[in-house]
Amino acid sequence: MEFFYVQGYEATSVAEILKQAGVNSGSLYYFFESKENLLLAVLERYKEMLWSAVIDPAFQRTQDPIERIFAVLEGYRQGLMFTHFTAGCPIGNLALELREEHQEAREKIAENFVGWREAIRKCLDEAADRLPASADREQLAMFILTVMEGGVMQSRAHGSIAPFDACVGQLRNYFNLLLAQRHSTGPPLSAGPPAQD
Amino acid sequence: MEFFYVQGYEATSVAEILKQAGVNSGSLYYFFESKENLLLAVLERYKEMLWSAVIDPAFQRTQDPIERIFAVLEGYRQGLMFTHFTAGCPIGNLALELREEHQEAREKIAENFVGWREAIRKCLDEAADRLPASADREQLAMFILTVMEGGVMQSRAHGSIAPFDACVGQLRNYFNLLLAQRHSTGPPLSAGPPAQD
DNA sequence: GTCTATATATTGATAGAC
DNA sequence: GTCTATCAATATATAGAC
Repeated sequence: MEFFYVQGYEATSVAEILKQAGVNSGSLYYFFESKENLLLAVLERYKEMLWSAVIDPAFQRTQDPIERIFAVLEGYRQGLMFTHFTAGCPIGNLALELREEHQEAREKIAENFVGWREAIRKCLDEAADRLPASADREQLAMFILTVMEGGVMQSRAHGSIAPFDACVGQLRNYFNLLLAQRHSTGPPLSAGPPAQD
Repeated sequence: MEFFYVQGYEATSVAEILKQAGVNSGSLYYFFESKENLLLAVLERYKEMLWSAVIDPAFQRTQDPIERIFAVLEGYRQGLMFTHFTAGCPIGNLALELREEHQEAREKIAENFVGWREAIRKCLDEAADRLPASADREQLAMFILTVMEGGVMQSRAHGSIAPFDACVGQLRNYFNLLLAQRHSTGPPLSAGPPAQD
């Protein structure tokens, strides 16, 4: 789990895993058919750990549903800071590394994302009466995951927390506008692009 | 370039590259010191190709600076559709695959991101008078890159264009709110989180 | 500049004793 | 269930003829 997170799947050799675990190859292959099979188990474990490791710690820090979303993002910020911008999101890393040839792994990655989004959507649903009636909370949850993953990518690429903070800041601004829009007396805004010149 | 894009760096062997190029290893190593050196050349090439391959085609389709931003995003949408959600952004892929051990590559990746953001920022600067005075256009450009990369990741992970469209739709909504805010007569919105209960 | 041939190390995985 | 020993394939890279 650690190696796949820090080095990636392809860049991690079975030999490294064995050495770190202090076991021999016979033991590993007694439990796992292959390296890819081990990856599937790791991804399954991430699914199981989502609430205990990611969601619950954030939700405990705050009660307000909207602030809980930003508390989850703050968790990823802590991870970036702690690892000096080397870590990020293990699922996002694998999502971009693994392609068609690892079909099962990609399915489990998608399931991880779905779980994350569902947690965020619970928050949005709780705050539904503060959001504009037109807000698509499913899409909004997708957007939040996207901003997190993209922000983490930029912070890792630049070795700085600034990109992540910039992205979360813009997301915060978006939410402030959405929450204000709810109480606005003006007409709803058009959702499409303006007419071309 | 193609292999690193489609398969990733670690998953691509030098032997594959040689076969596809129709040359032998002596030729490759005559020009490039190592596989990593070839990667650096590829990343340099991406920097050179940014405007001709990504920005200019989008800018030609439309004149309005804001719409030009969404035209760039539309280009990535086309890429996703054309490759059946397998491709995405070659820089983003490498950004998450390569870690500390490829320091030079990571610098070139960051340079690629900077170039992309500068193109977007040019658009935002052109549209400065339509945006709120308080809008940080540098951060906004970072946000747009982040949404693109995150949206591409989600669409690849789910094998569907829906996530990308959802993210771009939310970004569009954000812009509509920003553009409307510019003309609003109300007080500026607070940028920070609301007080905790 | 490109070729062939090859070096050396490491890859994921297996067999079979214990 | 864990061990040792080892497989066959592949990895990146090099040497030296042409």
